[in-house]
This record gives sequence, structure tokens and C-alpha cells, in this order.
Amino acid sequence: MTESITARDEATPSGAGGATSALRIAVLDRDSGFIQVLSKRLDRLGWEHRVLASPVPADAAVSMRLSALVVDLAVLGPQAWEWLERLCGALPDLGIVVCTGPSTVAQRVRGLRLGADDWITKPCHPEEVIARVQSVVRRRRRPSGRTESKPLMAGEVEIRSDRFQAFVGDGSLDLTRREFELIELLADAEGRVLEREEIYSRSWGYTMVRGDRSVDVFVRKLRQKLEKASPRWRYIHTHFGIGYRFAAESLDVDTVEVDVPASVPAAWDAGDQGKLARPHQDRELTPDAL
Amino acid sequence: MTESITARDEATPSGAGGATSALRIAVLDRDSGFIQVLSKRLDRLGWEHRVLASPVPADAAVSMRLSALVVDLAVLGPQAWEWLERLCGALPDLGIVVCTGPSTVAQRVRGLRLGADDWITKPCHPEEVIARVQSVVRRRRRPSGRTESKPLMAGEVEIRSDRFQAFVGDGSLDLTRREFELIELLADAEGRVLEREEIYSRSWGYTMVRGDRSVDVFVRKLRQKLEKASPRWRYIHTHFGIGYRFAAESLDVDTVEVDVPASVPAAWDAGDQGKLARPHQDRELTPDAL
DNA sequence: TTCCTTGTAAACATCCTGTGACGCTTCGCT
DNA sequence: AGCGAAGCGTCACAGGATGTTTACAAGGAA
Repeated sequence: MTESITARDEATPSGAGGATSALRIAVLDRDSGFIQVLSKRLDRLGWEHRVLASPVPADAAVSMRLSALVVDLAVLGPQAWEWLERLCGALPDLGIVVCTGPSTVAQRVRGLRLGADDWITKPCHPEEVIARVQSVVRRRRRPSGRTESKPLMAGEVEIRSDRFQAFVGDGSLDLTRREFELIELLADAEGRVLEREEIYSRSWGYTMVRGDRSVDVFVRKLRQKLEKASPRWRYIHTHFGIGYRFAAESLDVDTVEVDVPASVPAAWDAGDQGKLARPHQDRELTPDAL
Repeated sequence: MTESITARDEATPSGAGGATSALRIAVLDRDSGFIQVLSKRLDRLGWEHRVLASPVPADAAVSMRLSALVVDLAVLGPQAWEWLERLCGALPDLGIVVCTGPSTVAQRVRGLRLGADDWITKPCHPEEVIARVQSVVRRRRRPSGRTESKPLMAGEVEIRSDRFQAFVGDGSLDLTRREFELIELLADAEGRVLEREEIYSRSWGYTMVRGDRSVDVFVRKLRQKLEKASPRWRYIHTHFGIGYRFAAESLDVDTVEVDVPASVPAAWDAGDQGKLARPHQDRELTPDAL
């Protein structure tokens, strides 16, 4: 029940991103032979791992920041299905590989439907377990491919994942971890509206309970810092009843970002609704021409 | 035929989770018995599917816009590994499920390492194949977020579900959540008349009580905003005693519809539908109540 | 005409978000 | 260890946006 996971803790930063990068996984099983063999193999790969002997609550799993969990349903006893469903629901980003004794087709189908990502039947070769875990994890990592590559620019701010920080000119916004995750997530969405639930589950790692205001609060903190550093721009836009959208919009009338103004002579009279009397340039950080 | 498939499968993002949404998959196999059973099952699920008898080049696979591919490596012969590797490299977004005869651990590991998402050993139950395909697709989809459904165009308005908003030129209509749901629902119906009950139950989620005027009220609000933004067009048409129909109809007789960006094809042929040509016997609309 | 359906507008009731403050916990420093 | 600052999550409140209901006028159908 302690925190320590393995010796090599911070040896490999989580977001390393390589195909064969170290993962952080947990094994929930009691079969000592299996555990031993698997552990040895995991050690050799340099994956951080931890063996659990009994089911953990969802938030405990979150705090472990796992990439994947290998679980023998036999350990869970009769509430296996319920537990599996709850965990999959709460941690949509966690890879879950069931590795258990003989089962029927119906059981396997049920497990997969409830949210398991793979199902391996014992006895099995540890190498195959590892390959399947990798396969499961591989799928989730891909979109973060841009990490460490190009810093993201929007209006005056520059978001640099390599520093976990955003800048305006030379000045840092002094974002905290959560704040940075949030702005990165929003900016990544390329101007799409993100619903609160999605923001929460992707940034916090587990599903949001109704009525949680955390996202709002952090949006406010972000807005404050953005406003202070870049007063002539608006970045985070509220979509009432839905969520937030990130898009740099200048408050200056003349500072028109030459984008794709094109030839559309929008026959649309602007500020009629008590807007902020600013031009309608809804231009995003990406030319949404395509 | 070709477009009949893409047309509307993504049109059910309402469920967001998309647990049971229709998928598009291909089966590359020659085992007629297996194919037959699997096909029948896929049909019942309403998944678009296609049977292939020989390996396809990557670009062909791209053009099929598949969610997943189920493949028996035996069909590929000696170049199976090479082919698998090439395909996985070329289409990182495609879910690949190997479903093949007896294999060694080494073979399975190799396949998974090369990029396969799952490996099933024949003989196997079609239900399990389906469950595993679902699992693979579920995992694959989550990060990429919402399906990038192309924006819906009608007359001058553009409905973008990624922003929960409709636009005319550069101007947003400033639709509220309900208003947007309504216009999206109507526009999705491709000019069919929707009864109030259906509109209500699909947009509000529960059945309408007699005498509820909510739909009417929102139709009015929508019409107002549409009228202000695009005065020369009519979009929502009342069908007395039945419901509403969405169809862009220009009020200008001579000006066809060259006014807006020529680049955007008016994917919506307005006029031909239900003009004044015939009276109100469109009673025969399909009441596809659920 | 007479009844029923739809358009319109406003009043009303709800829900949603912005905001500041308050504890709790973690972390760094002395 | 003790202390203080910073980060994080929760609360409660207020103002505003949105959804729902009601009432009446206008338009179609019989």
C-alpha cells in the first residue's frame, strides 16, 4: 500500500514517447510463478512495474499513473465484472489486459465489452503478455507524437511541451502542472470545442463526476495568467452548456492576422448582440481551410 | 454506392461514446465458412464490411476508409510479415486484427510487435472476433477524439459539429446548445420531414408530452437567427400537421447560388425537393421511430 | 364560420459559469 | 522537525444565459 513502485523512478520521464520506451504497469495476480517470471522479464525491459495482490480503487490506480494493468480476474472473485466495469469507466485511458485461466467465449466477450483491451488465457508465455501490453499501449500513445517537436504558437503565446511551460515573448507564464496540461490540451484541439468531461478525463485521467468545477477553476486561473501576459488577446472561449475552445483572437481592430480572409464578403452585420464590439475574426491558429 | 457508406455512419455522434456505433471493416480471408458466419453477424450489427480474397496495397486500404481489418495471415503466404509491417506502417490509424490458424508464441509476438493490434487463433467464435475488433477500435478512437465529420453545408450556412456552431461566411450564428442540436438534427435528415415527436425525442432525449411547444419555440429562434444571417434563403419549412423539414431554398429567382465561395460545393440541392409542386401528401414519410 | 395548428412574444424558472475564499496537502527551506 | 509558500480541489454566491411555459394572435383545414 505504499507509494514506491520500483527503484528506477524518474529514470525515464513519462512522456518519453518512443516505441520501446519504458512503461509503467501493474500486475494484479496471485499466481506466484507467473508473477515471478513476468517480473523478471519486465525488469529486463526496464519497465516500472508493481505487483498487487488485491483490487485497488480507481483513484489509487490514478495516483500510480499506470500505462496498463494486467489482471487475473480470479483474484477479484465474484465481483470481478463489476470491478472491471467500474475501473474501465473511471479510467478510460488505462490499458487493461485480462490474463486469466480458462474461460468461455461468453466470458471473454463480456470482459472485452466492459472495457478490457485484451484477454489472454493462461497458461501463457510472458513474452506474449508483454507484446500484447505493448500493443495496447501503443494505440494510446500515438496522438502525442508532436510532443517535443514543434512548439505550439497561438497569438502571442508559445506553448513548449519540452519545458512544460508557456511563454509570451521571453516571459514565462509560470503555469503549474495542471494549468499547463490544460492549455496544452486545449491548444492541441486546434480550435475545436472540448467538452468538460473530455477535458477532465484527458487531463485528470479519470472520469469527471457531475458537478465538479475543477475545469472551470483552472480555466479561470489560466485566463488570468494569459490576460496578464497578453492583454490584447483572448484565448479561451466559453461555449455555454458545452465546454471550452482555444483560439487566439486579437482585440485590436487593425491587427488583422492575414490568414485566409479570402473573398468571402460576409454579409453579416457584426456587433449587434451585446458583444464586445470587436471584429468577427474567428481565425484559429490553424488555417481551417482544410 | 461508394458514398452510401460514408454518408451517414458518422452521423450518430450523439452517443459520443459510440459504444455500438457502426463500423467499417474488411475481412481478408479465404475460409468460406468463417467468412460466411462472420458476415452474417456483421450484417446483423449493421457494420459495413467487405470481404477481400487477396492482399490489398496500402493506398487501396486507405481509400476504403476502414476502421479495422481482420486478416488471416495464411492468405498472404510467405510475405505475410512484410506485408503486415508495411500496412501497419502506412496506416497507423487502422485497427488490425490477425485471425489465423495455429501459431507459435514467437509468431504472435512478432505479429503484435510489427503493429497488429490483436491476434486471435482459429478456430474462434465470431462473437469474440467482433468483441476484439470493437475493443481495438475503441482504443484507437479515443485519443483522436471526435470523428472529424465534414461540415454540413446548406445554402449559405455551414454546420460544424466540432464547434457546436453554425456559420454563414465568417459569422457565427451564436446558436445555443439546443438550437444547435436542433439544426444539426434537421439538417442531417437531408430534407425529410421530421415529426415533432421525433425531433423532440431525439434532441431532448425523452418523449414529448402532448401540448409541449418547445420544438416550435426553438424552430422560431433558429429561424430568427438564420434570417438575420442569411436573409435571402429559407431553411426550415413547416409541414402543417406534421412537423418540419430542413432544406436550403434561395429566394432569388435569377441568382442561383453563386454568391458564396465557389470552392464550396453546395452539397445540397435545394429546389428539387418538395417545392410547391405537390400538396401535402408527404404523409408517406418514413416514421422511423425507435 | 369554426376548430385546430402554428407563429410570436414575454414572463418565469433553471441551469451554467465566473469568481473569490477556504482548507488540505505537498514541497522546499531553515 | 518546524515553518511557510505554492498547488490543488471544494464551496458558496451572484450574475447572466438558456430552457420552458403561458398567453394570445395568425394561419389553415373542414
